[in-house]
Amino acid sequence: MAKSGATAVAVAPGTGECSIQASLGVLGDRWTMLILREAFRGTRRFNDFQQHLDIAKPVLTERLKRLVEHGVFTRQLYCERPPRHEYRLTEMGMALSPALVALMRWGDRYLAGGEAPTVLVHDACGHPLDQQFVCWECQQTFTPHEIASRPGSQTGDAS
Amino acid sequence: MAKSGATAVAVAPGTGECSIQASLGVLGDRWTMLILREAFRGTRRFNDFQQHLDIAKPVLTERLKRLVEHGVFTRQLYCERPPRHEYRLTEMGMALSPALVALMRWGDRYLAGGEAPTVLVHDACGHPLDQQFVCWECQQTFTPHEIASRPGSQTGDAS
DNA sequence: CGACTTGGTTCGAAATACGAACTGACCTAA
DNA sequence: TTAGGTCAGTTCGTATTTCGAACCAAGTCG
Repeated sequence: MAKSGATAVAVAPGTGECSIQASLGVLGDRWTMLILREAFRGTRRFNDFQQHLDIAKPVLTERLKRLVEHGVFTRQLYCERPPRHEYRLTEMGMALSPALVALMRWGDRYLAGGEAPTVLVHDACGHPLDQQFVCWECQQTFTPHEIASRPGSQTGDAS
Repeated sequence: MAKSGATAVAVAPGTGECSIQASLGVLGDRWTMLILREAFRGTRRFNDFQQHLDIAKPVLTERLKRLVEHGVFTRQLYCERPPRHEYRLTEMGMALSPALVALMRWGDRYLAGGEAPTVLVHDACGHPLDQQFVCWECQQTFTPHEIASRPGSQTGDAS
């Protein structure tokens, strides 16, 4: 299929598990990604998550616990006298930013009619950023259409 | 917050809707992203989706319909005599590839222990690709830590 | 002491997702 | 021509999630 209609992007067919599936096992319910977005926005405390998201408390409790177990958040005591905890993104959690950014940009473009409610900028210069695929060998960026996939054990040149 | 602990990534706080939320309104249930992944893999037919994903048919029916309504897929007749339809990604659907790729890479790194079940490569040269934030002004790539956000109507330099 | 805040847990009710079985249009082979 | 098979669903009853409201407990403030 290659560079023509190349839709090959994701996963080894029946060979085995897929990392997208694995990721969605952790993040794939109605609330988790929104909790993550809140966290990227700076929210750390239970109550703030609960109020900003308008999420039911039992659901929030369970999601946070699960994310802590998976290593996306840490639950840290930040105040001893009245014991207070806060949920902070770990490096693993921070590493989700490309995914969140991609979703946000897609929403901007296709669901908000190009009107971005929030613009992400390169902190150093203040100019809007872009998200690209880059090939370090070729020293260039390229589009989704120029992606091929190479599964560990078969061609994956599906269809 | 700037380039230090910069977690500012996502959205205008209480100002209004958020594109991540909007995106998740379309993609945010347990199956939709997996359907998308299948589509990127080349799957187009109802039965193939159903069998590859092992998804309940009523759920698949509903998801596909919803995705067609939102413009992510088109439902095209590809065979007249036995009337057969296929679901193809639109440009809007194809534009989700950065999000899927980001999820996949995150899963590779943190859930599969660095063992990527599928490797994405630059089709032109066959070398593994990377996904980066790029600033066209500075002509350089940078990390999530160097992102700031600029909401339409307030600073958004949260936390 | 009593009200208030934070960070939860418990509970039953409601919404949603689910799988199994069915439908119906069409093809194919005997 | 009739039995069997495929494809693309729909119907239906059950299982799981999710929800909201109330409760709990530790600590703090007045």
